[in-house]
Amino acid sequence: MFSKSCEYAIKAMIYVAQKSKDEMRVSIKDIAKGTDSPEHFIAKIMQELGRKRLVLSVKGPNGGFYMTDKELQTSISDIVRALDGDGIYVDCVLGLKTCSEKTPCPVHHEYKAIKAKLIQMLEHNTIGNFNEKLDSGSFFLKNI
Amino acid sequence: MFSKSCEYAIKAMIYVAQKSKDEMRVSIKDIAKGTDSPEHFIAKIMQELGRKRLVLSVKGPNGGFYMTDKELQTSISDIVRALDGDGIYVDCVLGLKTCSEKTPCPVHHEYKAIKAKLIQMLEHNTIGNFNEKLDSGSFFLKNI
DNA sequence: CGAAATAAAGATATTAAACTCTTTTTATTT
DNA sequence: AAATAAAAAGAGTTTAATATCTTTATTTCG
Repeated sequence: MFSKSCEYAIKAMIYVAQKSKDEMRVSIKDIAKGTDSPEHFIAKIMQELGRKRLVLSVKGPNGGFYMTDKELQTSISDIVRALDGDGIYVDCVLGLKTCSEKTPCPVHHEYKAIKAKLIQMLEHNTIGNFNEKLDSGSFFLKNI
Repeated sequence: MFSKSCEYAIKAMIYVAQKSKDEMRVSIKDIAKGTDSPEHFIAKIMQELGRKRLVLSVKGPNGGFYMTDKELQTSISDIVRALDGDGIYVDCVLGLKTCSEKTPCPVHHEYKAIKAKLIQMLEHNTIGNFNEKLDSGSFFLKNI
């Protein structure tokens, strides 16, 4: 469904949200270990997320990545769009270039309903929500 | 969602179904042109579909690919499994290795319902159905 | 200010997917 | 039987995604 970069990004965003409470910052090394991602690769991804303001960062000693309430409102959908573009939002599920409402592919209408639910899910689940869910203990990210 | 190979395969299967009526066979060249796919690449894919008996073929002059009623019952799901494996059926949508019913990721339960509908869609849509739908004129594959 | 810690940026390497080319096998037709 | 048409098989190339390495810029702290 999503690219590896995007999956890493989602995990990293959740991780930073969990760890950056109380103004703490999280280093690349920490993120890489905590999410079991390749360090230099996740560094690139965090850079991109930073550029797009989905996460904040400061350089230098005691620096790292962190979030404020604003960044905690980032949805999974925002992360997906930032890393993978809007393919899953606009492309035909069978890959037909000409598929549209007017010239639908054979599964267009049926998939439309499913896609709508998928998008809804990606949009209303925010990093902040996850924080709460994870704190409650009914959801897990262990050995991410 | 699906690999390029898989998308080509779905298109090709639909194309063969449409063209192989009345015991006619369809050549690789014909499939490639008809589905706007790279000829040598689709050849490989058809080979694989043939090996897995999702389509039939005969070599030699006047040979090509074709389907009987049995192959027309192939579902999109069958094609996806044949080409892309069962990733979309079993993998966590966020890519978490440890996500399961007992240790769900934060969107596990929510995605479960969506995934079920997706799988249902892929399973009940068969190549044969498409044939009928396309004949009826309410669905399209033009400029595939 | 100088040293150290950290992210940012840039460049390179590896791998897997996508795609192409060549040869072989099989069947058909004449 | 020979010629031909087609798929099957094998080998190779290209491209994009993934991953790593190196250098630079920024910030903090002694």
